[in-house]
Amino acid sequence: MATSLKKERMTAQKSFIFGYLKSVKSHPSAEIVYKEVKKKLPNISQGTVYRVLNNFKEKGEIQAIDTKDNAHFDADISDHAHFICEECGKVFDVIDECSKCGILKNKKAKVGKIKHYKINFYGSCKNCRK
Amino acid sequence: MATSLKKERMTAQKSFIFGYLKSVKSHPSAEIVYKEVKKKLPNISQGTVYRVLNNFKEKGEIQAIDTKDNAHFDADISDHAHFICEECGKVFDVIDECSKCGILKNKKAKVGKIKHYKINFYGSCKNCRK
DNA sequence: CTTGCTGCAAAGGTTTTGCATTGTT
DNA sequence: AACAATGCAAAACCTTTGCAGCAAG
Repeated sequence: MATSLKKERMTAQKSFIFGYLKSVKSHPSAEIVYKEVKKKLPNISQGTVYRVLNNFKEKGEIQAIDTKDNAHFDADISDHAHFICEECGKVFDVIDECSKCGILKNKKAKVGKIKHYKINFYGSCKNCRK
Repeated sequence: MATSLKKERMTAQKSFIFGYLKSVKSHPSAEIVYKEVKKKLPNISQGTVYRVLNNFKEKGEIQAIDTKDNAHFDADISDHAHFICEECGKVFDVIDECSKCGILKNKKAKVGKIKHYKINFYGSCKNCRK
């Protein structure tokens, strides 16, 4: 197993992206992250935003919520579930009461090794139902 | 509310697509559905496959599992969860023990009206871990 | 005959990537 | 000085869509 041995470097791009994600609870898409971080770092590129988000995700420091349209990112990796509005695509936090009962955390699967799980609820958000 | 009043028509495309999905437990992507159905209906187009899959999904007769890479489709809409291999992208069925406890089914959200929910487990499938 | 559905092909949107350059360590 | 990370732009990918012709009811 050739685990990557390369040393990571700290850059302004990484720290602004992570800082922005930590500061919001809106589960922004990569495009939103790009637009927001660009306000502070006008030269940042979309490619960098995608690369950095994927790296943080691989390290488990942020999580992605995959929707029909695109991926949304969340720097909160504590136990909680998400509500995805099928009309506007927005993502909201909801309490994951199911983690309390421990069933999901201790789940074993015959098909492979479970690393983590996600619970998504779908419907129409308050704003979309007028 | 202008609910659609148009009469749906039955076509070979729809019935082959639905029949194929019902016959497999492999959670194929739209591309796979296209390739498989094309064996029986050589003139079918990708656009039709995507349209038909989306229509079945909207009617709730099939469900989509959204992954990082693409959507996978499942004609089994009974209570069960999925395991998504983060290496090869394949989707497998797993038992959703959590539905038994009723917590998720009766979940209410302040952020909107819940219509349904999905539980996804992530990790490496047996085949990818050699 | 009406009009929903399809095939085709083009377009749309998101995400990835190659490469020269920049900037951390 | 090494080489990881970035910016830029093109490309890759998945999915949607406009439109003319086809076909189910």
